[in-house]
Amino acid sequence: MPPVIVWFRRNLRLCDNAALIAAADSGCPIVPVYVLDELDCGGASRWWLHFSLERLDKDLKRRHSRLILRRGRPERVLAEIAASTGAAAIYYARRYEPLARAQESRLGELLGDSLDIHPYDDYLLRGPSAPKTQSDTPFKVFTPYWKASVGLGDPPLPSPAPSPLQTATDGVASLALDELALLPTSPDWAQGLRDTWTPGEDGAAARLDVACTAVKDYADGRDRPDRDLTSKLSPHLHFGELSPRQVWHAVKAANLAAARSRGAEAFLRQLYWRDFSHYLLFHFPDLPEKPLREEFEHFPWHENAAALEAWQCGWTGFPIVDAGMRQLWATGWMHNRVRMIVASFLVKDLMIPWRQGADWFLDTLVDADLGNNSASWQWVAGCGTDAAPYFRIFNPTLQGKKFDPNGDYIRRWVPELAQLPAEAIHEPRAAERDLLDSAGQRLGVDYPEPIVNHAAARNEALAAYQSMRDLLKSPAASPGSSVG
DNA sequence: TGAAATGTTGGGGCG
DNA sequence: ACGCCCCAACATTTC
Repeated sequence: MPPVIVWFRRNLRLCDNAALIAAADSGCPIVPVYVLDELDCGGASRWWLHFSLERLDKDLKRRHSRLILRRGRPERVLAEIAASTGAAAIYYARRYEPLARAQESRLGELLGDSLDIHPYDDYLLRGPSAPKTQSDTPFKVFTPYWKASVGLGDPPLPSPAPSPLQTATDGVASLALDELALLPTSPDWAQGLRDTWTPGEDGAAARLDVACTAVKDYADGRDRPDRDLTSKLSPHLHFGELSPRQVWHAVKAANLAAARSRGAEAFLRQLYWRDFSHYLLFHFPDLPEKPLREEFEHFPWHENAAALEAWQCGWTGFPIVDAGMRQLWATGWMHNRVRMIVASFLVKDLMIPWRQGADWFLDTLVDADLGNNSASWQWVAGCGTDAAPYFRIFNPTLQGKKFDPNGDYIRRWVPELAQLPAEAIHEPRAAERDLLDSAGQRLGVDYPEPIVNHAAARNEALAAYQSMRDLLKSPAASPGSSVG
């Protein structure tokens, strides 16, 4: 019986894996393959990918198989493996990034005549096609999208890993994991990542258990970076070490077992934000590059390399911003509330183009994800279809006081401010000099002065927004609006 | 899934 | 007792 190829992509798991299960159900022996391509994979993501692949390979070895690792253009690599193994079919899970979709269509062109190709929508609660509005157009606003999605009922229950797993990997060439060169070497900046995360299907399952116990406090606590109530499932979901269906049903079950709370609903709504982001990316492939609101093509952004670097390094003089950016650098992750604060600061206080922030996030986040990242940055920048209005400008000091009231999150990530009391820590410059002295703190030396005056920056951003709108109204500038 | 400016109200001090 | 003012607290509007 000829083997079939299971092309692993963003579904690095054995449980509830539609492509793997269908391949096993075919009755043919399986060749499990991962092909490293260079699609939108930043440094932190590559670190994660290394260990996720290692884990998947171990799990396959426990089932007397292994993961075939290759590198190159997937359609060519898969064609070569199909030829050398005599495979009759390829099973894989779709991705929704433009370049990944192009990859899939090239695969179809190259092999569609000689092999059976079985793609699965397995990355989201729903496929990216449904739901649609009554006029059969994609939703552009989250809430009606969410209501229509919830109206479709619960997603399917997860399925267990195929057992036994019949595979055929003898004699199939594979690279060693180290040959993929996914880990940082000089310097090795990954210590904080190693301390924080356990990539792989087992780690994902453990994290899901923890998240379920925290769900009851999620509605009220998820905005508090000083607490640990968010699930931290994002990188596991990104690499498909568990499916959103597994998360959905585990959270629902936990909510039934405990006293019912608003927490589960708030949590599951967030899971649908993930679906919505990929749905938007699928229907609007320009999402990573272009503002969905065209008028923002004319926004007067400021190029400012020094300010961008201060932001990246966590050296802006706004404690909550610096804490977030340092948490990101150290651990490859940042609390969601703080992501909104630092993003608002970059886009509105510094008026730096949102794509420069998006690029930094893609390189430094372990959960870097083109759909989520693009949709979220456009949301913050005010140029998405369902975005926060541009004039909704966060005051980083007030946000800090509101969501990190005791300053514990700041103390954790900005140690030079750790001695300051809660009243002073969000605004070190306003602290009395003797308070700073007794904390061993020299403003402008140990910790920077604020790189902008927030009140002035806010007014400048509002004026820039107004100028963009005026430009659109004036006849001289309007020809662009009639283009395509 | 804001913040600041502006408007309104009502209690209390005071002449 | 009464009106006036102050201002905190809350509500509304605007950016």
